Amino acid sequence: MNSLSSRREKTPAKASNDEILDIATRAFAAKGFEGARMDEIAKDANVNKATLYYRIGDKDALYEAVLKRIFTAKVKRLEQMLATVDDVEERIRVFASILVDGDQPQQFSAIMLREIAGGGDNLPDDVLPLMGRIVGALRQTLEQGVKEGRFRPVNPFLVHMALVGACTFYASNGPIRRRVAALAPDGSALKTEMTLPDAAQAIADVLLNGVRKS
Amino acid sequence: MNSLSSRREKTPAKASNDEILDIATRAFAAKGFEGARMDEIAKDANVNKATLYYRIGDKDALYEAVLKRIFTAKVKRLEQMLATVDDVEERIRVFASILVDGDQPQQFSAIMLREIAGGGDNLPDDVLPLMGRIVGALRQTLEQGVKEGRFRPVNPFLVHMALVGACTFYASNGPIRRRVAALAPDGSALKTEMTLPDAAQAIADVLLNGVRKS
DNA sequence: AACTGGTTTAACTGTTTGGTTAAATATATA
DNA sequence: TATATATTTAACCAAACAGTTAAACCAGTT
Repeated sequence: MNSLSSRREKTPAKASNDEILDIATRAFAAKGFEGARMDEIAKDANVNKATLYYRIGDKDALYEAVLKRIFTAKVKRLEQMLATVDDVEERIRVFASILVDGDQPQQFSAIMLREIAGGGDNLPDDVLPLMGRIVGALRQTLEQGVKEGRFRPVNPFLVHMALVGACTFYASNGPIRRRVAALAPDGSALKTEMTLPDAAQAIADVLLNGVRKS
Repeated sequence: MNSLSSRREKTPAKASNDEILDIATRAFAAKGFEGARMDEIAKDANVNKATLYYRIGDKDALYEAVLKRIFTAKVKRLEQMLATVDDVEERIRVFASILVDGDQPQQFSAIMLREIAGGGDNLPDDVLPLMGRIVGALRQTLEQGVKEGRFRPVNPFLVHMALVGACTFYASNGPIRRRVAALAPDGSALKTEMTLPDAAQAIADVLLNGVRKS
């Protein structure tokens, strides 16, 4: 709505490297590594394909740049939170909400789900430490809760899988859920549209009930 | 080890249609719809590509056949269980274990995760009712538990997402977990190798604690 | 043995794909 | 302004891909 040329359908002017990564992230999330097309990413970014290669590199390099960026952002938010929120239950709740927030939460979720499904076939080594820090953030919180006598002793990694699995799964399930819902009778829980933050909170609540010492 | 020609690396003799579907399932699970190659599937099945097309059809038809088969099998097992297990808590537990059992549980999980990630882009309409019946199976159990006064009233679909998300996520996370674990210090929970059924039980337990009326 | 209908196959096709090249253009420096 | 350097581009390429074709093959039937 600013200048005339500001925004039509896609990016109108030649995209910056950061905008290229935005567009590539969208493509990889929607279609996966194999399904995403370099030509299409270049076109959407209003950049010649050779420029894309000159600036960023080949498909692997582009994918690596995308993954590093989204995981770094996620880790940063999680660790900032860890430093400011003290209560262990609140930390779990905030952890869940951070998992599904950010610019395009479905994109992070979709990429995560695809990488898990593929056994990390395209996962660059550089993102492994970032994933480790995400796991570590939750583990630390769970251990603290146990030490404070508020959580039952649980396998932290298992809770991690449950929380991350449930949240990312939920974050991306919209389109399929709606198609299934169209076949279901009225009043089905499938037809309830829940916001992502609300769903994350509800999932965190159920899991907290599960780990809380009674 | 039986006859000389029984089994070398892959399928030695020309594969039956059912064996073709086995091989295609493996391919789609490992590489996704876009990543799987018709040439490779035909070769692995020891069948000419034209025969694959003659017998089954194009890539979409093959994918549809694969999805129908694995979802039908899963629904069948779930509904058989529903008819024989009465206790609602036990039903949830068995539900979780059925999610991760069968011939190749990782394959079902991987395909599920990929479809969720892609918004069901390649998901044929015919499998939607099957997914609906999976959701329905758990919903019915949860509602029964509420009616019996044993479960808190919860959004059944949300619990469904948590259970299916956590179990399928866990079922496929092995390769990545091991890579991350290699960077973690000794004694990390990441290094604990848990069998799939055990993990499913643990996840079901945590969720059950979450929905149980105290 | 000759015919018939289903089945398999090697070879092929047209297109899409990731990636490159060499020339053109913009930018900075002297 | 002349020169060097960085960036962009249209055109191109070889490989990979899903899908087809026409001929060969095989099983049964007469």
